[in-house]
Amino acid sequence: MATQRRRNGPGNRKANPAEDEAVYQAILHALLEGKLKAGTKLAEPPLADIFGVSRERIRKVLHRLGAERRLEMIPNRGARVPRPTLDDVRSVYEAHRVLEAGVLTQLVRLVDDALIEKLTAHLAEERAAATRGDRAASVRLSGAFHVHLVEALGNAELTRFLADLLSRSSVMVSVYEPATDSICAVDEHGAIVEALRARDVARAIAVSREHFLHVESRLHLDDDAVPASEDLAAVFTAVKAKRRRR
Amino acid sequence: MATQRRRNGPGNRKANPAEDEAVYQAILHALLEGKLKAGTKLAEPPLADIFGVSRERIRKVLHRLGAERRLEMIPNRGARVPRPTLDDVRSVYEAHRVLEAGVLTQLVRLVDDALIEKLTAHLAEERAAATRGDRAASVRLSGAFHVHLVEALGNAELTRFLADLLSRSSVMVSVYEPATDSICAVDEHGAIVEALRARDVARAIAVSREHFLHVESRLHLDDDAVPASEDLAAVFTAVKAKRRRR
DNA sequence: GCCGTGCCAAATGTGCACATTTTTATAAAG
DNA sequence: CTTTATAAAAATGTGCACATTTGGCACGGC
Repeated sequence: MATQRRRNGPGNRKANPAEDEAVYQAILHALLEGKLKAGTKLAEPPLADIFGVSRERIRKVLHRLGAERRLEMIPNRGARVPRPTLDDVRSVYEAHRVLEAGVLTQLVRLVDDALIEKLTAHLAEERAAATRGDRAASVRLSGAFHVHLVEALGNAELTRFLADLLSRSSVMVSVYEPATDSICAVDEHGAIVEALRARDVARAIAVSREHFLHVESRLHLDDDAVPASEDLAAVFTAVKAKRRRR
Repeated sequence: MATQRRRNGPGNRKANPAEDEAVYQAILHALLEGKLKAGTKLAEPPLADIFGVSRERIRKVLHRLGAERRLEMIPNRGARVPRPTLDDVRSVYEAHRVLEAGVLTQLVRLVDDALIEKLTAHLAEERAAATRGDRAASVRLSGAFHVHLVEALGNAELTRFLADLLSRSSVMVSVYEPATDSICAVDEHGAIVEALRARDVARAIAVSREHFLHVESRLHLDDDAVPASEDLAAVFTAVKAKRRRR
């Protein structure tokens, strides 16, 4: 049977912003979940076929993702999943490290029992995931810890910047495998909370810094691999199915 | 005489990425220079007429600026220059303050004579501009100081984030007038350099923090004003002329 | 006098038909 | 067999013709 899906018949000019959003979210999630490997070419015609929408719609979404620097757009040559260099990855981790130093500096000024309690609860979750060996949850919760820290400041700009950094590093997981076992990270996170409770800025920053350097040191290049996803249809049907299941 | 410029005749299908970039830069510069006031509607047909390009080209640029959050895009209602709330402005300044705390923390680790010398030279420039009463130069150099600080780290992600924050706050100048006289800022900048030279993290951060709180406290709402630029053609011909003059 | 209703002009959104460019396949030459 | 040149095929870029939606304005009723 043909892999072709329902396609909009000619003359379908109805405005449908939800459809844009659906395609955007689908591709974005595929990127964030690492389904789309670095270097993969995202051509317009096959994507239009897969999602059953016009090529212009795909085109618009691709360019939007390009403007957000989530895809690499090359004139006349289309969109590709970016293949970050090792320096790029270090740059993202370093940025996160520097940002968190600032966050912690500000956070010790307004830390209260409620925040400590919330963070402690999160640590329990992390430990639970680690002890039951749920690696996917561990990675997710490990990132969420830092999100909680910055969200405690209640600053939309900072929160967005961190989300941006995390989304970028998640793409990099497919190329540079970071910290396969993040069990140790739980203790380091705990040490940060402990320093916060004691209002000890210097220690909080020092622990955080060590934490990131620890993660960075585990980065390694598995160069030859770079598989560059082949079957786009399979990738996106999986993503769409997962999203529909919720 | 008609205000209409040369318009692309029918059948002009030549690929011209430079034209996209020219329109993008023109609108971006108009935004950054504060020529486009908050709340101004940017409709596609008049812009196409002004720049002498097709409406699709304008459309693409507008959506790109929207994806970068420099313009506010409302479905079916076009693009507007965003009208930030006072909280938005505070959020940007606070983000800058938190970021700089992190930058300074990292910077004391790798500060050397060359850096101190460079910053000192910059301070001299700032003072010169202040003493000769060049307000435009003072504002520009005042922002440049913080750019120099973050650039000293050599991290592309952090540099980009700061540039983003500064570009956003420059738009806000048209609504919330910050620090009409930034002369005092020079001394505060000098104090930061002094703390850096002494490798005193705590003092550097404290001075930086006071500096930002100082600027923030001067923000005030001149609500009724909001003129919302009327004559788009005049705005952009001025921008284009200035850019051509260089 | 003021608010709701229905038209009309203007602006935005979208598919489509090409032009242009890139990539791939094929063939010929060294 | 490798390399280069050429042509065909595929993919991207762009203007255009509409459809749809929004905003303004006059008209009429309360």
